Amino acid sequence: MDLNATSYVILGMLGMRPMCGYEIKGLVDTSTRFFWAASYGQIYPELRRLAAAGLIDGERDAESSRRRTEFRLTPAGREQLERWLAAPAEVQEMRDESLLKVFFSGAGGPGATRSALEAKATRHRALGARLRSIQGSKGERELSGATGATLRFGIALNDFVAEWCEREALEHGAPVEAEVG
Amino acid sequence: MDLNATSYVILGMLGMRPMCGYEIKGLVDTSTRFFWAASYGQIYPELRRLAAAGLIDGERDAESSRRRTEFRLTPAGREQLERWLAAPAEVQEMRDESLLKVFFSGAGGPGATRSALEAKATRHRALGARLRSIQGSKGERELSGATGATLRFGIALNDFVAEWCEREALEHGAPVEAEVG
DNA sequence: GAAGTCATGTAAACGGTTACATGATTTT
DNA sequence: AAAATCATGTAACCGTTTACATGACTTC
Repeated sequence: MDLNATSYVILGMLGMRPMCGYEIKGLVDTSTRFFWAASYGQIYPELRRLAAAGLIDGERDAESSRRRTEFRLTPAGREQLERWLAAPAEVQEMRDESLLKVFFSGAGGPGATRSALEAKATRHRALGARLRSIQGSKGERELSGATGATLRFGIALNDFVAEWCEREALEHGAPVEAEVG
Repeated sequence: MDLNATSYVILGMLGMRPMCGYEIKGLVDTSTRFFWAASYGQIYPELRRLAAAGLIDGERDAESSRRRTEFRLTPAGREQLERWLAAPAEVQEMRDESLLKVFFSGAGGPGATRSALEAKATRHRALGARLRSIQGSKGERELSGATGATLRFGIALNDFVAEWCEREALEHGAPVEAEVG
């Protein structure tokens, strides 16, 4: 069975603690989702595949009043996860429409480049704020170690990009009124 | 006809100057490809769609000794491009496997987090070098204006990420020998 | 004349999102 | 009683990549 990076998101989450699919989705949405998203349409089928391959093991949670299947890593699954961690990363992709607009802004009217840079700065300010709010909602334990470092990275990165765009915007003429106000 | 961001990559490139599909691909590969890639499998069919919609106009290049179709923006196409530029960006996605490994590195042995951070730093150093070499290969005209700013942005961003990872790595214990090399 | 580049194109596969469906439980 | 949340799942669709096919022209 061949695993892709999304499979490892699931293995990685289950490496932290046993969880059901719904919990995985929730955790992804407040953590990896900013650099590796995952939808239900991927998670549930993938949980089955991983279970069929013996990398995870799911059982009906008797504790819960709800019908839920809690999955946990098998030793084989943990081994796979560790091997993936040690191997070099392959995928590195971006789809950044706001940067695309900066790139092509020469085709716009005067001030288009500046407007595009300011718009991009605004986006990253907002994303930074969102990450800070996530940071505020997490406990001390979650903010320590590697996962906490990743969150701090996201915040630092968005701050950097916002500042870069703001600085650069200053060197690209006055914005057109309609695009500013 | 509904256009997606990739359609605008093509419109945007043709907004700079008339080109054939092969040239668009070449330009993409040394510019937007780092934040918006495009393959032949998209470009050629999309050129037909855009031509059918009257946004671009292609004609057999008689100048060239080769069989090539040079496309140019129509007034309608330029208008579409300008409207897209003025509208807020929508897509902002990332698939960063190296950061995923940092995030899950707690599941690895001691030093795994540091190794993951160092590996990520190395990647971004390499990417920065590649962008600098692209910068060196471009003419002065291409490096001025918005497209040049985008390239400088890429370089600054990769430098920032590499430095952040290197700094952070120092705070995550000694790396395991086998993982360092 | 071989290798490399220019140039156009397509089919199959893949990864992923969206939207929908269902229903139980919990909170207001 | 209504609304929100928990929980699982699937089918259709979409954008994109990969791999392949073809052939002319150019450079070594």
